[in-house]
Amino acid sequence: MITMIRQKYSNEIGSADYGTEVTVAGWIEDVRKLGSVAFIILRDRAGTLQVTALKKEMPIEQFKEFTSATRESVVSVRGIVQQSAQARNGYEILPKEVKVLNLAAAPLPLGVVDKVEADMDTRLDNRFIDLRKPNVQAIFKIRSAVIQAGREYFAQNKFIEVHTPKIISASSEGGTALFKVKYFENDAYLAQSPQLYKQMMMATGLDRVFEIAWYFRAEEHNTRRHLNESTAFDIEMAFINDETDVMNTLEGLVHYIWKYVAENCQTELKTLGKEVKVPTLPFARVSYDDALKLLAERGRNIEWGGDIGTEDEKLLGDIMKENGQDFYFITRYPLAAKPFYAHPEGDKARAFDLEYCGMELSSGAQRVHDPKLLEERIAAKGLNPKDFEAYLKAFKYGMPPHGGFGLGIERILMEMLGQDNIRECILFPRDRTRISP
RNA sequence: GCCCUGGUAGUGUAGUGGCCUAUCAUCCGGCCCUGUCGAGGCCGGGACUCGGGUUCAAAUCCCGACCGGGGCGCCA
Repeated sequence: MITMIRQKYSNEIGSADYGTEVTVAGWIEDVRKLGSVAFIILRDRAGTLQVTALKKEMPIEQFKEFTSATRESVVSVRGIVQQSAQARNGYEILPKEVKVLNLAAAPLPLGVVDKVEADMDTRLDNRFIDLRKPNVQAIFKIRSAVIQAGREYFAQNKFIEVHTPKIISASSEGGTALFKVKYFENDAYLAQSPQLYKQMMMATGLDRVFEIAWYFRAEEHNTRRHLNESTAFDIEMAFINDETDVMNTLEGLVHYIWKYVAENCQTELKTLGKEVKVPTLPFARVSYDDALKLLAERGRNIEWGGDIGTEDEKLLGDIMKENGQDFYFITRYPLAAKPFYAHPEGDKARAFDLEYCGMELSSGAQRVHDPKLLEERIAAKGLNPKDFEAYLKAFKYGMPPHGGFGLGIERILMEMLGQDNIRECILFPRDRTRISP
């Protein structure tokens, strides 16, 4: 029985295979017919290869079926690998048997190798075809590597991977708008973050946890850097002195990820035409107060306590870049600007954001671990401590000092790979108007 | 939530009152071709988002709907 299942990807065939028989499979990217010879470009996830079909060397019916198959049809080819100076890979396949496994309809709603660009909307409507493009695939191969790197880093640093509920009962932390869902006879919400749960984990003795978390946020933003469904490395760690322990963990993670991608994703980076510069540690630390001073020097005066808006955030990014700092922390924000769980330090919070060239990648803090203070902070934010009973309970029977952060995965990819739209970095983006596919 | 902006073949575009029987490319179909690789040659195909209105005349101007793109706020 001769297999028609792929034995090798296009990049796994080399000089050792010359003269031998191999079965390859994939999508027909292009057919170049020259009468009694035809060159079929077959694409698999590793790249492309050329099948050279000679009319006189094949049953005529098979030759016809093969060379008239529509672009993007799925075929498998059993044939002899032959060295060829003319073929791009240095070899070509001379088919002995060809199976058209699935004929693609024509015309395609989106060309894979067409010489015209397609709008993002068209691409997303046909994402499964869009993802056949090597440069689009490269982003998701790198995404996989980023997550792999994160898991390795967390394992090395004694973090335990957890999964917290995504259906929650009530407004968790305030701030962002939540998606409401029906939960039998009650209303429930999709979690905006694992915040309260990962903190509760600190009372379990598991000490250090991380989650590859989903964030669901019902904000009606319409920008190139926001999604209504996004992912993040979300961590919490106990027995810390203050937020600098968390920052050290975060910059270590970022460094590890950048290094991992630089070392393991050369092929994909080349496909994208991008280079990843591994940052040096430690990252710069700029206090909120100093950030305001830096901005004031450039004529941007922000009242103390005020937000650093998008424009100013970018300007600060430029200033830091001039000093050779792509990555930097903004630390010690005004307390009022941070959520109730951020640990106070006078009128400031032991909280930080990690920025990359003016784009927020992460925010974190030391958390309040004293139940009395926590109740005060909840009340001070205009929230009702009664709504947080299950959460507060976890603080009353032995809660160590702790802190953590959330680091957006799409934001990482967007910045690392210089993508101008965050939708490039998630398979099926959810935004203000898109919920399908 | 506020603001700006767009909708022309499968895809991407040109066209901003009459010269539009709508441009170009790509794409699709047919035929020719034994070394293509942005293949080439010949022939053919396909579109003005929808509904009102203004006008002698609307792809073009106005109103509405629907569907997009983006900025701000907020954040990851």
